[in-house]
Amino acid sequence: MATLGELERAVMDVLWSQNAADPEETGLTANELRDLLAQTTADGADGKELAVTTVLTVLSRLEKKGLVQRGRDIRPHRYRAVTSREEHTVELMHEVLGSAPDREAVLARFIGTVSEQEAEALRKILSSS
Amino acid sequence: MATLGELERAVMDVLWSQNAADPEETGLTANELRDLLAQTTADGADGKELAVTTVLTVLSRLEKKGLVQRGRDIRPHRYRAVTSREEHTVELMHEVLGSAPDREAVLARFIGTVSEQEAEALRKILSSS
DNA sequence: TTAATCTTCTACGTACTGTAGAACATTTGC
DNA sequence: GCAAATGTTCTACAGTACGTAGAAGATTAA
Repeated sequence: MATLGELERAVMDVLWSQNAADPEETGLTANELRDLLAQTTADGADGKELAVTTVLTVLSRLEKKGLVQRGRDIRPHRYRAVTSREEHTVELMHEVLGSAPDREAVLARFIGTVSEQEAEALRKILSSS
Repeated sequence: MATLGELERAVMDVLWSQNAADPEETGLTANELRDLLAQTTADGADGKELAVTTVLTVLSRLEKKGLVQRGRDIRPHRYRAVTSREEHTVELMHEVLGSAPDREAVLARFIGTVSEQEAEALRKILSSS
């Protein structure tokens, strides 16, 4: 499975948030990303700045994995997520689901474990399709 | 995420099948497992036998991950899966789902991507709960 | 009590991830 | 047009996970 490392995930989270905030956005530069990452440090308070090269390496790897697209024509390059976080999550869920022989059995159990509120939302969606 | 390697996954698949076939089963020994693995080699035809120690190492790791339980009192030890494949898959799906901030948005999209047959099954399940 | 069987310890190669310096390329200010 | 600033690519290394299994230690059976 295309599982992400901690930093890779953090980078994707920033890019996804950016995309959600402004879908027309061209993307972020490595430097902008580094600064945003410093503010968003997961584990609490501090904002340790990574080296830009670190961010760039991670971005390259994410690009290779098909999760990030980079604008090569302009300089500095701008990076953005290829899909939305939701799309990506759905893909992963399908990947997981597909790894079981009996998909329907899994789905049945899965439904049994979501909150009533979510179940209600699902009913609504399903009845309108 | 608790992602499994190829061999680890193959071992779990054997254990899960075993459990599904006979839930009362005490489990398999490392040797039995090795033989079953040889028959079930994923990539096609051949059945290369692994060293038993290899299987044991993998089993230990799976035990540490909480996926496998071993009977230590009897000898040879017998190993079995802690949860069913379906349960495990559901857990993974939740893990994936939980990684997104807007769960409902993901669920909505997810529903949009399952087959009509599965959607129908879901409707049925949801209406009876 | 030795031989057979089983388990644990230790180890190594490969791959992935976090991390970043060094070297190379491009843009910009003068 | 060129030097300084800024940006990108290459290379590298440490840590961890996994596949793989030998060597050594423990237990059972003959």
